[in-house]
Amino acid sequence: MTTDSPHIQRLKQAGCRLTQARLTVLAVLEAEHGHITSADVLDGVERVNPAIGRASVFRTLDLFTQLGIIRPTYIDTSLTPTYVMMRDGHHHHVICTECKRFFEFDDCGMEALTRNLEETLDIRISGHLLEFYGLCAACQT
Amino acid sequence: MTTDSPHIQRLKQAGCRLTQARLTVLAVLEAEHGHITSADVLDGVERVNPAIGRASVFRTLDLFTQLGIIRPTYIDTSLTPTYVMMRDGHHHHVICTECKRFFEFDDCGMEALTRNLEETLDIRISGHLLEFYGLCAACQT
DNA sequence: ATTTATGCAAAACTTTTGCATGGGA
DNA sequence: TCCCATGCAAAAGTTTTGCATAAAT
Repeated sequence: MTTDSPHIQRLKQAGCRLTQARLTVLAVLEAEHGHITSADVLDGVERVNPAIGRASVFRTLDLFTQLGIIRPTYIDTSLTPTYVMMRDGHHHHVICTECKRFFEFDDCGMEALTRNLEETLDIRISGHLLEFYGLCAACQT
Repeated sequence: MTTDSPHIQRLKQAGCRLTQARLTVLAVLEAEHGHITSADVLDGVERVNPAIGRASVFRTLDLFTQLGIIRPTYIDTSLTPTYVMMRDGHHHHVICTECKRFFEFDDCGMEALTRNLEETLDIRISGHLLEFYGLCAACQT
C-alpha cells in the first residue's frame, strides 16, 4: 500500500475525483519541479497523454490554484503565467530581472509575521508567496 | 519649484521621456492606490485622456514593470493582471482567497533575509513582493 | 534637429464556454 | 448507478506588432 502525495490527499479531502487529466497535470508540474508556464504544462500533458483536452488542463490549473497547490505568477512574458508549487502552502524564490533565472530557498522566517497578521487582521492565513527581484551574479555587468 | 515623485525620478534616471501616456498611466495607478487591473488602467486612461492609445498603455505598463515601479500579480481572474505599486521597491499584502479583498501592511522585517540572500546567492536585490493568502474575517463561515 | 514614443487597426495568442458524453466513486 | 468532469471546437478577450506620425529633449 502506497502513501498518497500531499497534493493527492488535498484533492481527495476537497472531494475531487482523481481523474486522468488531474493526475497527469500534477505529474507534469512535479516533473518540472514546480516552475512552469501554462504553455509548457499544455505541451507536457499533450506529450504524456494526447487524449487530454486543453480545456481540462486549464480547468485543472484553476482548481489547483484554488486548492493552494500551485500559484500563478508573472515571470517570463505577460502572456503566460508561470506556476510555482506551493509546498506546505508556501513558496520563496529570487528572480533575476535580467535573465529571468530563479533561485528557490526554503527558510523565510515568516512564522512570527504570519501569527502577527492573523491576530491583527483577524484573518486565517493558509500560505504565502515571497518573491525577491534582483540581478544574479552573471547579470551584474 | 516642485519636487518630482520618486517614480518620475526613476523614469528620468532611466533616460525615459516624460510623455503624456506615461504620466497619465502613472496618475491612474496612483489614484487607485496601486491595486488595479490592466483593464481598469485602460478604462482610467481612456477617461482622463481618450487620445491615448491602448498600445501605449500596455507598453507603459511593461516599462514600469521593468523599472520596478509596479509588479503584476494574479488576483481577480487569470485573464487580467492586477498591478501593485512597489513603493521603495517592495510591496506586502494579504489576499482573501474567497472574496479577493486585500489588506496591505508595511512592516515585513525582511532586511536581514535580504542581506543574507545577497551574500549567499551573490545577487544584488532590488525589491520584493510578499503575498499572504487566507480567509478574511467576513469569509470565515 | 533628433530620436524616442505614440496611435491606429489588424493580427496573434491564450483562455473560456456550452453541451453531449464518458469515467470515477 | 449517479453525477462530476471531460473533450471538442468555436467564441471571447487581452495583448502585441508594424509603420507612419507626433512630440519630447
